[in-house]
Amino acid sequence: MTYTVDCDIRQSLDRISSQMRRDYSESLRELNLYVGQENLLYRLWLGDGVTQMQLCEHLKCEPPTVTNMVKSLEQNGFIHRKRDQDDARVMRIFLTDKGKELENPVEFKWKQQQEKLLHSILPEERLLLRRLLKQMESNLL
Amino acid sequence: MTYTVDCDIRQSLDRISSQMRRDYSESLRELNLYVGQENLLYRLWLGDGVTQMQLCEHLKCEPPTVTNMVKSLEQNGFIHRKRDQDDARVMRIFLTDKGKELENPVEFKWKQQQEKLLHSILPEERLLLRRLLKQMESNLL
DNA sequence: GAATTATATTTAGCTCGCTAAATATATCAC
DNA sequence: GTGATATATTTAGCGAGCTAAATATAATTC
Repeated sequence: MTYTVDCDIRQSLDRISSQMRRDYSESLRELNLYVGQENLLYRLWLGDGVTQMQLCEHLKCEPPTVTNMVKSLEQNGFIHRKRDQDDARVMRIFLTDKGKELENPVEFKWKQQQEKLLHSILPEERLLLRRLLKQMESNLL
Repeated sequence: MTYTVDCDIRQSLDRISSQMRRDYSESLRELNLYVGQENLLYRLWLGDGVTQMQLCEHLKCEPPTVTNMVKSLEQNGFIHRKRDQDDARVMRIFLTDKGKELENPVEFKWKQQQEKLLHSILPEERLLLRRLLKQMESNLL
């Protein structure tokens, strides 16, 4: 039985993604963060006070996942939650000073990992790669 | 604060990979398989009787992960385990008839998902994409 | 305004990967 | 051959995502 060449693309993506997760996980532990939490914080660095539903939307994950991330980040003192005054169903999420301080170190680690990932890939290839990935993303919707 | 363009590439990869997992998971449930198990079976379709360490190597995962996958696949009757005659430490993994029968349906689902993922991406772009992904894979090692 | 429906979040429990430590067997040094 | 070391697998327990069901509040309908 022969598997098509294209099959490699799916498996390659899988391997890259899990290897990145492993690397990144180790690196973020130094900042007392778990993988994924930095993406939630990133949304808050753009502007905090957002609801959990907005975080779901941004992170493209399910509400229970956000609940758990928020709980963990709150326990570690990076964020705090406040019930909305007008609608008691929604929680609004705010950065603490400790959370704000993570912005630069996280950005540094991001750049570090990107550089590792894209090492020896030329700028024009990176552009093309971005386009193809965007295309694949929209194919999956 | 501005994040570099390249950052999109990492995040894009992440989103694609997790979206694929979600799609694929649903699709494999119809065959009574969990995501990841099909990769183990694929190795066995190439030739069974391999050890768990060889599966680790092939799947690029840790021994406990293989233990769990093997346990689950055995409980569902897709494989069976046999202790090696010469070295009592190693377990050799064999396909059952039920496991062999999955080869074609899984290949079908693979092709289906690849086609969805790569839809509207031209053959020459696919080739380039493969090359770039391989490059990124080796960058991470 | 009471009952239904809709929305935001949480809880419970699952898969699947991981690490650290345990176990069981082989191999090597002497 | 006994003790130390190496290898293959398993166990225990954690993180991070998921779904299904529960809860709590708002909005709508009559």
